[in-house]
Amino acid sequence: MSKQGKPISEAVVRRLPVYLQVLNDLHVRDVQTVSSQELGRKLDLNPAQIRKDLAYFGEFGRKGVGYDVNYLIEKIRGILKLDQPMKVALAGAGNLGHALCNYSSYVKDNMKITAVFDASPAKIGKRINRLEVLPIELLQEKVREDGIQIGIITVPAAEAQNVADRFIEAGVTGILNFAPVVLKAPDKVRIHYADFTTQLLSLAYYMDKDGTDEHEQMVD
Amino acid sequence: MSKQGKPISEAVVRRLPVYLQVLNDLHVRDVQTVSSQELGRKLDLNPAQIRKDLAYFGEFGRKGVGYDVNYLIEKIRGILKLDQPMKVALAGAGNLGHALCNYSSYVKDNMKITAVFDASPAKIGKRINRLEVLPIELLQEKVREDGIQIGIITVPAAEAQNVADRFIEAGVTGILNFAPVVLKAPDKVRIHYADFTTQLLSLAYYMDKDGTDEHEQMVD
DNA sequence: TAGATTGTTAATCGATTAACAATC
DNA sequence: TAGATTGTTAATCGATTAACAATC
Repeated sequence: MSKQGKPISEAVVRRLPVYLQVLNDLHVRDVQTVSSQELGRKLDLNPAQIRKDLAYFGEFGRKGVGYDVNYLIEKIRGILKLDQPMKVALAGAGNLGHALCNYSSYVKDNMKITAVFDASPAKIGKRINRLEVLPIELLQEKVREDGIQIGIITVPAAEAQNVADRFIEAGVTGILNFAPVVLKAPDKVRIHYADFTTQLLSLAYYMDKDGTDEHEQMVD
Repeated sequence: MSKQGKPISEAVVRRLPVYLQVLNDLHVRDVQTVSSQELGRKLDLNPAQIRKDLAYFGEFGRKGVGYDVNYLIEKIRGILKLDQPMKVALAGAGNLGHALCNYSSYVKDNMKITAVFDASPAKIGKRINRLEVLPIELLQEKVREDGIQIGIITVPAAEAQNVADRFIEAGVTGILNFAPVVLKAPDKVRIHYADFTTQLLSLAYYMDKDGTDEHEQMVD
């Protein structure tokens, strides 16, 4: 919700983590203050859009000066609720699952993967980062027990809906889905799609292969 | 470009691979024909939008009947240029890089990872799926030699821009970037972002933690 | 024929950008 | 003060949805 009580558009929320990326980088480089113009350059975004996005949540800048980097980081972290710890579970201990588990930078964002599940007997009992891989049948029980809020799905496409149903039944309100399928879920559960094949295939559209223009006509 | 010669919006192109996902599933289940209404249900999209999206490229349906599943698959594959082989290189042989290399379903989409690069001496020379990991210094040479069109970046954030510059110098026209940074690139190079932390952090915005409504006021 | 569903135009809705008064 | 930059309103642009004639 914005300060005027209007709901915030998805486009705005999607941009906030990217703002945070750039601001964190400025912070590391000890930059104190940044203008919307400078941010726009770094983000490849219109400065007016950045000002408007931020203004939904409050007045974070100083006219004639710009935005205080650290203050803005704290504000955006607050908006995204990254100042509160959040529990995450992962289903699918394959290559991708491993990659996500080992990704450490969640920590500063208060995100913690506290459970990993898999269906394959070969994987159950193995450890990923001190975390024992549990059988998928225990998912609902464990998610309820731990109060897990977000489920990450890295199982094969054919099992994704089943796993999603388990997560939803156990009460998660957010799902990050890496499987190349559209999931069915009640409105109260938010689903973000992170399947990279979709990204890769749409990239293909913009390539002009070997330089041949497919609209070019042969002339003789 | 649409049949009227107008450029196609990014939103439309992003949806096409998802259409393909659902259509492939229908094909596997031997469904011959599907209506925009049925597709809309499966995709969680407005049927009018699906009809409009497809109509940019031609008249693929039959009034009163719907769309022939196989025919539509072929058409969309053609639009996305998946009927022509496309060469892909990957930089960053970490966990995520491994996961992407092992992902086999590119094959049917004519996508082939033909080179893998890494900066770490410990990884150079190792093999991933019969593919030898090459030193990052050889990137430009190899990409030119093989005529690689797309670069996938799975290196740490700090090195992502450098790797992108190498890819661009070597002539790729598409980059799929998994590093959590905004890349600078000339307009002719298309960049798609696949960083999942962004997706995860924006998901946090929609969670209401432990059920407490942050707008609720204490009353005594 | 009657029913269904497309392709397309018009209407609506939403998001981005420009412009500028307020003010640091 | 003069210069810079915000926050916000108005203008523009683009994308989604509704409606319906055409037609299988």
